[in-house]
Amino acid sequence: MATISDVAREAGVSRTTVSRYLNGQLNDSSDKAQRIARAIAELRYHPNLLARSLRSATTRSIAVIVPDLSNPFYPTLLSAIEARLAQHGVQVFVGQSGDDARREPTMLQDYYNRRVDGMIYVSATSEPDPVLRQIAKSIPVLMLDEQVTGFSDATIRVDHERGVYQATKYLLDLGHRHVTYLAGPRHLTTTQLRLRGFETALAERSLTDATEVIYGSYTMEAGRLWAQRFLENLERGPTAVICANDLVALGVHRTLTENGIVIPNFLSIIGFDDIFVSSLVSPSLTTIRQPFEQFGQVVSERLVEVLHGGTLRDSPMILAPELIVRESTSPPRP
Amino acid sequence: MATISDVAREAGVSRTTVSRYLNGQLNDSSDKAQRIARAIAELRYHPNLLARSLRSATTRSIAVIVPDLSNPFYPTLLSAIEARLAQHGVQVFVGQSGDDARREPTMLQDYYNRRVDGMIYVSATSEPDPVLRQIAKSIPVLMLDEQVTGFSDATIRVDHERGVYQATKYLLDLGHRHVTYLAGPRHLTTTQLRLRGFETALAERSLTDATEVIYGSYTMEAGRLWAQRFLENLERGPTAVICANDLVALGVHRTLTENGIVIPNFLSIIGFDDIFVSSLVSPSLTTIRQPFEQFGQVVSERLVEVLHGGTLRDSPMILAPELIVRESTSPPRP
DNA sequence: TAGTATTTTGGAATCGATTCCATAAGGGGT
DNA sequence: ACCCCTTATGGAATCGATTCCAAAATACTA
Repeated sequence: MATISDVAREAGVSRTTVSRYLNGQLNDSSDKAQRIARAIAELRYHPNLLARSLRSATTRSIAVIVPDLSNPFYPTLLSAIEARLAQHGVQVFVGQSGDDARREPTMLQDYYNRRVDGMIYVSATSEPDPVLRQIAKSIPVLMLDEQVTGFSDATIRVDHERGVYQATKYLLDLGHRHVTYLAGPRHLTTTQLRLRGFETALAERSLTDATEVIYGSYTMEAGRLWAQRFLENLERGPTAVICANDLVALGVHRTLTENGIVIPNFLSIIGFDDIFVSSLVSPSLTTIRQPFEQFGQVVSERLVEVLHGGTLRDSPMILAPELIVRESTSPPRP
Repeated sequence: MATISDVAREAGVSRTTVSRYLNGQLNDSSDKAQRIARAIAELRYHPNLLARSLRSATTRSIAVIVPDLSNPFYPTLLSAIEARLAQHGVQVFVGQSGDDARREPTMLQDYYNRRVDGMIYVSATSEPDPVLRQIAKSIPVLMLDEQVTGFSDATIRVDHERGVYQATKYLLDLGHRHVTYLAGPRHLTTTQLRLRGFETALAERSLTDATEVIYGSYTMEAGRLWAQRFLENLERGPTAVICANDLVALGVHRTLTENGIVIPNFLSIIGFDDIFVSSLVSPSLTTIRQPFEQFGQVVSERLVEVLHGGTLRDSPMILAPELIVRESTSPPRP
């Protein structure tokens, strides 16, 4: 493997000059530049990025930490982020915490030890960890979606509250009076924000009685479980359900369909995220869309900005959700 | 940021000794080990992995290159790979080529310049590139799914031919005689292998007449396009279609459903991959499953084996596909 | 044309670890 | 008590680039 010294020798200049050439600090038309270019081509030289990074203290790499890539929400996000950052020559480590908050500090530390220039972090908890706190002092750590206490400034998220508010209002306008909210894990800020949207919409119409909130997880299984119970006591059940996310909604959707319950006539369902699947099931899912593309774009731009020497603005960024009305919602059964 | 020298000074030993301690070459119960441990904790020392890697010529990182993360097939694969490798302390770069074969050599080179210990590469082409050839000489490059000419030994893939053979046979056994095969891009080996399975099954029954093969891409759009044409001449069309992958099948599925065609009564559909969505659409999709988990496991294990000093065995690995019969297939319309 | 300012250039130091090699210390055997 | 063998330890070299700084070359000004 040719090194910069080999190139320097071959071109009859010093390492320093070659380094300058590589970093565009050398007049390209100069005689030396020509010789260096020829030497590089001849020796098939490619710089060792480890060496470069060690000295220059910048790696042009970042880490993306998500709970679980098998939830389609995250690959969609990851795809948008990777595509954007690649345009800026930034490469991406990806890691899954397995939704286990205890593993996250170790992961953060490991990537930091590789000297990534920044991180994009979807936490499985809202509890801030000392490791995170420490790392965030020296590199930008953007948090997506879930807001970690004390880091709201670095958070980029959708307006969870508004999204659920809109969805709830939409159901109420259709005439629903008995609505269940299938929330995510109780301790997450996403859960709490979304819940607030639900409650606000109900409060506006003084309708807090015939509704209920059930905590669960962001999985299909959670939806299935609830649907099982719903089936046991059909007539007394709600006429609509708003789910923590699309996966939960799909769990409900599938279980009810398997049991011959007609959606939306008997039960209206609304999800959150608008993952790929949601438009494909039948009836297709009414849901609150998270603007993935915009996420990827905003996140990458803010990160690139910082990498180019800018500072992280100290304001949270809150994107607008959009209620996508499809086939899984209708006026309530009589 | 504390360095190894700081630890050495604090513990009153040399850098070398600290390094040995870090690499488990020091008696843990020794007096010095105790002092070093204390110094590390006190200074909150974490090794700079760039420096370590530069010297030791191993990074404990690999790159995964896929065409496109928005095709659910790849995140599923990536998830399995990342999870397994994380257990071995190996971290993962991920990159998308955007299905553009011209970008791949650059990507390969970029990751190589970071001195990844290996790569997992799903090529968008079967044409081998000189860059790939060069890199594969010094680090293991495992190819998944698509087989690059000259690299069959490093390929891990499902038995494409057998999968489609089984699916075709299944349709013929149901009584279908007019079957269309919606193939992927013509130049890919996956396409050709799968096609061979189709043709073998037909040939066995001397049924090559009333069937046809159409080349396209691995996208929903390709399925949609074909379905449009199918709709224009319903009665003359085939009674069953085997699709290049699930996305294509879903494109067909959706378009026909939107137009009131009943699946499977009027047209049977079979996909390939068994992505998450396929079990959720209605009617659910009969498909040829790729064993994702096994992929992740096998790939990671082979890679880890090499990283631990083993050599890449020189035999391709071919996994067994499984025909998952669901609701999108039935005997043909009369 | 001399003198100063600016740009080019390269030698040496540096980033932070591991590895090489020589030396010191400990352990057994006679 | 002596010698040999093994183990423990640290100083110096090394990985391959960038960056610092001083010297050389060039350009500019009066």
